[in-house]
Amino acid sequence: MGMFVKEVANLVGISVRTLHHYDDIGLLSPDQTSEAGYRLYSNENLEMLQQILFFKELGFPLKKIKEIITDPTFNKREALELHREMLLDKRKRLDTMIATLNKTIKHTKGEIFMSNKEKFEGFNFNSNPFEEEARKRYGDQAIDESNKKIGRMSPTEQKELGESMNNIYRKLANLRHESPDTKKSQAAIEEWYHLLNKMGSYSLEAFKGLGQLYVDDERFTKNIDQFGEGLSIFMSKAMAFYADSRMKE
Amino acid sequence: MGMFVKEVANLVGISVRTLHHYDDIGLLSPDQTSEAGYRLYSNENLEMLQQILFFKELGFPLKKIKEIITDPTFNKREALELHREMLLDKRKRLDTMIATLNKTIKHTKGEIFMSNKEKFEGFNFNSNPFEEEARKRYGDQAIDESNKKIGRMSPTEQKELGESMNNIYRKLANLRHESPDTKKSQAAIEEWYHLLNKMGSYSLEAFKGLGQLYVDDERFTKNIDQFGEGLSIFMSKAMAFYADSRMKE
DNA sequence: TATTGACTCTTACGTTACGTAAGACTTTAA
DNA sequence: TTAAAGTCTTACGTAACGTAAGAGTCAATA
Repeated sequence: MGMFVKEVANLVGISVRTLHHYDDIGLLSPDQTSEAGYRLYSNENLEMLQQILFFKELGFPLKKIKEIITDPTFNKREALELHREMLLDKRKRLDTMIATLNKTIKHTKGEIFMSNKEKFEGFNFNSNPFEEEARKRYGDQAIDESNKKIGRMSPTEQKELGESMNNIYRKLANLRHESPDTKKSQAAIEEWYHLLNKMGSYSLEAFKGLGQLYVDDERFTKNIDQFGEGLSIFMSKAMAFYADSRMKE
Repeated sequence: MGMFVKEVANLVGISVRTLHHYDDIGLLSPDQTSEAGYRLYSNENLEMLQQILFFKELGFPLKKIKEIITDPTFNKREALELHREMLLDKRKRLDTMIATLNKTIKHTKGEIFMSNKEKFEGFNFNSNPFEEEARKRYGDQAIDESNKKIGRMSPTEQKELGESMNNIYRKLANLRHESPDTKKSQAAIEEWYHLLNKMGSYSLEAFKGLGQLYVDDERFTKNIDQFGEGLSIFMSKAMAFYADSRMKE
């Protein structure tokens, strides 16, 4: 009982060397070995391998995978549910890419116009595929995620949008002594949300995290409070309220 | 006019280093450089970059990408069409993986049984993602594709199916003096087709290619003709007829 | 029973596609 | 004019294997 390396390799479509490698780094070592020292993979080994391959498909580095699956709190079922979410996300990105491709084909035919930004929709998934969803459950906090997004805006984009941003900042500054959950405040913060989504895609969660950053990270605090003292705190609250109320829908 | 490295990097979601690298290996060198030697990317450069990223998404190594796009016969539009096909294929695989995942979740709950083979459906895309579709247009012929599939059957699988295979071989050997397109012959060859699809997925095209191999490659010819002289030729014809008639449907 | 062919093992260097860091120059905003 | 941010080249580091060599195992065959 137990399968030899090549059988496993054939079954799952990977190389023998890969299995050796996984053994070498302690990611997946077979339960048993034969008399002659041949690796014998059990059914449990195979199921673990399946999990590993799911993680890999989603872009996790092997080191991280090892950390995750050897963590005593690792829950197999939970991981599978996460895999599903992430795979669905990946499919969305793929669909976006296909849409981009179709547009591009039309574009080469001269039928439509395409902005440079549009040409790369679907690729531009926020940096690492895994870093995105993974933080939610494994490691770190989701906060510096939004931090990064800000850092990735290009100078030209920043210029293009700088004006609009200033306008909204001023509008919010004028409201900052009201409560953050009035209709006016929420309408203004919604503008802010839409503006941000023009340059990167912000989930409501990320939006809320960003708001948190406004009070946690003084680089933001300083910047924002130039438009009026206490604006950062006000925005942070308004953003949280906006995100929470919309997430209930 | 022209974008700096970081602008491009931000736009498409890759690193500056990556762009440097592509320049180093001659995959994508900017049209212009500034006085100070800064790289300046034109719109055409961006479009080429888009193509490169499509190829990359599909698993092509950079070296191969370079070959392809510097080939004088390279046709941009044709490439885009190919990209679309391949992306659709990729989505299919992803869907298969998601289905596998759903099954696995049920399996962990004990609701259903799952064979080892089922556990890896979607991963087991036939070896290289790119080698598959790519051969159709770029390089080589599709023939040795089926060759590989045969080579990848594991010993145990071969044993399991060896008996059934022999039965079909014998059945076909008895028919080999009839015409390959009679109902009997076609029914037998259909059994053969279904049997093969138990162990790997054969498109009708690949099936036909395999049949061709039976007469082209003497390793096959010898083996098959053990069951009766001329069987390989007979099977080859029958397989071609079967594939052609079913492809018209 | 000897041999052959297909697997297996370990060891180890090679490769791809960048990451990361260092040191120096440029450009822009303050 | 000085700081901050961006850019350059050079170069070593890294992840995830690929590939090759030399040697032992195992089953089937001559």
